[in-house]
Amino acid sequence: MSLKIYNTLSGQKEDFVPVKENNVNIYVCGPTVYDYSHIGHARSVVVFDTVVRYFRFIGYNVTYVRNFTDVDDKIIKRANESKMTSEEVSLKFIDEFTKDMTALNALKPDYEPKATEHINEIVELVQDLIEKGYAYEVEGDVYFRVEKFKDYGKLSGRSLEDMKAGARIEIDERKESPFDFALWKSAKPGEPYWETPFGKGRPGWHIECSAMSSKYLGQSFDIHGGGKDLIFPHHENEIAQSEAAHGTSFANYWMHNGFVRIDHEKMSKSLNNFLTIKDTLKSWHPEVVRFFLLSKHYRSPIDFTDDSLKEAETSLDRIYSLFERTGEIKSDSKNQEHSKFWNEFMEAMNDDFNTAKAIGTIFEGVREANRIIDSGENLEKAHSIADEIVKMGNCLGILLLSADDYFRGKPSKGGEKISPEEIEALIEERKTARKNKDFKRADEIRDNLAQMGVVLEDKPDKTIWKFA
RNA sequence: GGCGGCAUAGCCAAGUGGUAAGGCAGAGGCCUGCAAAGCCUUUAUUCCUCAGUUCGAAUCUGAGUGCCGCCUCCA
Repeated sequence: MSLKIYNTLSGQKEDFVPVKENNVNIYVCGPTVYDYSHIGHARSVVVFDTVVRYFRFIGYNVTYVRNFTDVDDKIIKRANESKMTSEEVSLKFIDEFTKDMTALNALKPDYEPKATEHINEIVELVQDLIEKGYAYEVEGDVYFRVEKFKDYGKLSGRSLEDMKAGARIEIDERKESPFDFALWKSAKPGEPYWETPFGKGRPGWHIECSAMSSKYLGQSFDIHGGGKDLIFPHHENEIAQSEAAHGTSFANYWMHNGFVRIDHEKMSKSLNNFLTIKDTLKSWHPEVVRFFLLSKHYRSPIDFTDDSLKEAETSLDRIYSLFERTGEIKSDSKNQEHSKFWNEFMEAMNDDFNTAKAIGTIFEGVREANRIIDSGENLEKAHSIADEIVKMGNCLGILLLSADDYFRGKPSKGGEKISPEEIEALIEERKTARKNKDFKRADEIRDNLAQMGVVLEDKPDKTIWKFA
């Protein structure tokens, strides 16, 4: 069963063949750290986290790199506004980003390089490009000579001719072509800078990824990922820089995730229609957010609405409710035969990480397990399906908790706070009332708890509670 | 202006040539003191429209309509 990946470079699904057998080297563009991260950033991270988890799950040795762009116009602007240094701004938001991603169960990449810690590598790469005639200096700036790189446009499917026809790009007289882009920018007063052979300055945006990916993964590696908005110009430029300098093909597979939308529009800082991860997690359990993000194929846009989050929550509740029924979940494999659900799940994931379909098969498993439990026969089978569902969930970075921890860890939607001890006491009181057929009091207790967002479920032998 | 993507039930969403997964919501039933949870049954003769190719199309081709994105920073 081969793994297929949709490659932006070819515009089709291709069988995945690694550079080195059993190994995957993957580089994903991380954030520019000048503000809190929003759900759009979360999608990219969760999608590629799931890709990495899956590769590891099926036995690949993965080296996963995700950078931090920590020197940039926006960071400088932010620093000036808040009377902090650029470094303070970037460190603060790297910290916030890390907290958000940890909350979302995103694995830490093997390397998280920062641009500012790779200035030497960047300068060397720029010099190399100058020597090879692919770059030129103008008054302390260094530009990439786009016309000289014949494959320019191969990723985004555009040609320089097309671009000239349509674009109204601001003409910079100093550049040979309007599409030449900055590899190095000279420092203006008050901006952070490094001393280099081309003067005081800082790296352009694209060059860091070329320099850092080759340092950690080699000049040719397997997968390069990021949001669709990075295809042009960022990834196009990375290809140009890297392939011009190294003379080898850069990344073999390019994967791009679709946007998160609000009111049918791309969520973005500039449209000011974004929701931070931090705020979202105040209302929704992290696994719910993750489930939501994985409920649609990663290349399609996904609309963020309260209703769809609510739906994700209801769906996830359904899965965890099964675990409540099967009791303590043991996820140690006992080397059993895999169920048909398992095989369908793997097929879905092998087909360009079709998490939406994969989740569908999880639910088929949930129904089957519930059916078996209701029939009262072969509970062992129900248990083993539940165990498999846990493993499938773990591939997706969800179902990592016990049912109790999940249900009781959900952000409370009821206004009042009530302690587990108080809830237990009320359940005791209700139990007595029910025994005495005092259903009025029993229902009153249940209704009161419901008001506070606590749901009771009477089981044959006990009553369990959870947050709605 | 250039380039690209999407359109499947009330809603969300798989399916890319062989006769419509899954979830939510709705209806009926079982279970329950009543609920909740769960299970069963049920909910698209049909996949934006119109042509075409084919024994056969939601799936391929062409035209049209609508929505979105990239071309400036963006996950």
